[in-house]
Amino acid sequence: MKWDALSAERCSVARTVAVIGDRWTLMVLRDCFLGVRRFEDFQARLGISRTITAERLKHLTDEGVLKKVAYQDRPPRFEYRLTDKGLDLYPLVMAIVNFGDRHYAGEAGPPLLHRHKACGHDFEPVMTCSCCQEPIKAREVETRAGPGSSSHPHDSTPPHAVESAGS
Amino acid sequence: MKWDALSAERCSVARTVAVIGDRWTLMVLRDCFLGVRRFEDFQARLGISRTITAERLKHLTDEGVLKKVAYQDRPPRFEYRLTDKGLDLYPLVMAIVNFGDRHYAGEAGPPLLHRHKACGHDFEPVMTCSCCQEPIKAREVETRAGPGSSSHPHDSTPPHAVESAGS
DNA sequence: ACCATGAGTTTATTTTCTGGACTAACTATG
DNA sequence: CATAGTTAGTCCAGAAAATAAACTCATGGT
Repeated sequence: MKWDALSAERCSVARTVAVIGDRWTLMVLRDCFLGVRRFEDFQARLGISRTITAERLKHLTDEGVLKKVAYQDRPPRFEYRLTDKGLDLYPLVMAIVNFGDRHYAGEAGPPLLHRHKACGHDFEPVMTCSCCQEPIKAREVETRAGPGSSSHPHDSTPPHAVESAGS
Repeated sequence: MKWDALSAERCSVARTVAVIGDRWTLMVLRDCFLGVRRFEDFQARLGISRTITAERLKHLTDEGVLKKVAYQDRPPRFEYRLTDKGLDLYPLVMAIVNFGDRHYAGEAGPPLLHRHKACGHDFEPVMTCSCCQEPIKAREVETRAGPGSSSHPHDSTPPHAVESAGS
């Protein structure tokens, strides 16, 4: 299967992964949320070849996650900024950060702390239910086919349930 | 830069991305949370070559995200199950699903619905503050160096703030 | 004139992925 | 007993994609 075959699937994971499912794209997004905006800065911080930096920025721009904004005219120079769609990736990026903090932080603790301005405290992101506001655990969720499910009669029927790991 | 150079970085994103930052790994995880457990099932659902299916499952197992559990002895057969560490990826997977549902669902709506057993309703995941329980927006967060920050005096200083997209 | 900066392209090499065949250890069927 | 089927892989050669390093282009400074 190819890259773009993914975006043709009905699955929301597949479609999202077709956009952000790549090491460098995810690293670029991390930097975006840290305030990095210019090509040379991404380039320097990522430590990868310019080709890839350029390609990933272009891809994210084409997908409407980033937009180019001119910050000078002569010579024309642009910076990359998150669009509203891009800002919607914040929970995803924070979920990645949080997993890393939990499982890969050294004894010293996490490399970055996040302060919630509204309440003034450092926090961890907690995924909660939009309906009852309680934290959600994987086994408390039942998944079933939704309205956008059918159309082609092949693949992607959810096999049965989640119930995983009896450790 | 190479795959494994990433896991050597101090950044939590980099370390997590070194484990899950790959299209197929993410698709494998999606299936895990949908209850898929056997090699042949992953293989059939993903539609990729067996080599890669095998390699990704092995990688996730090595990383402690999945574990092999025997479900019969003669011949010995195993299934792949999420470990506790693997279950910690649920918010990440749901964040991906949610982004896809928001931005790539057709007019019909999302392909899958998720019901929170505790409250009995379909929900969307909402990222909230572990401290004040309020939903978190990217611009309401201030990031600064944490305890696990220093050690090598190069890269990864958070540039300044988040404040992105003035749309 | 010469060097520096910012934002990329071009080219050649390296790595990864595919598709198919093959192995292995059994079980079921005729 | 011979043959076919199931499950979980491995091996290999060619095709496709990712990557590093060098180069381009426009302009500004001295």
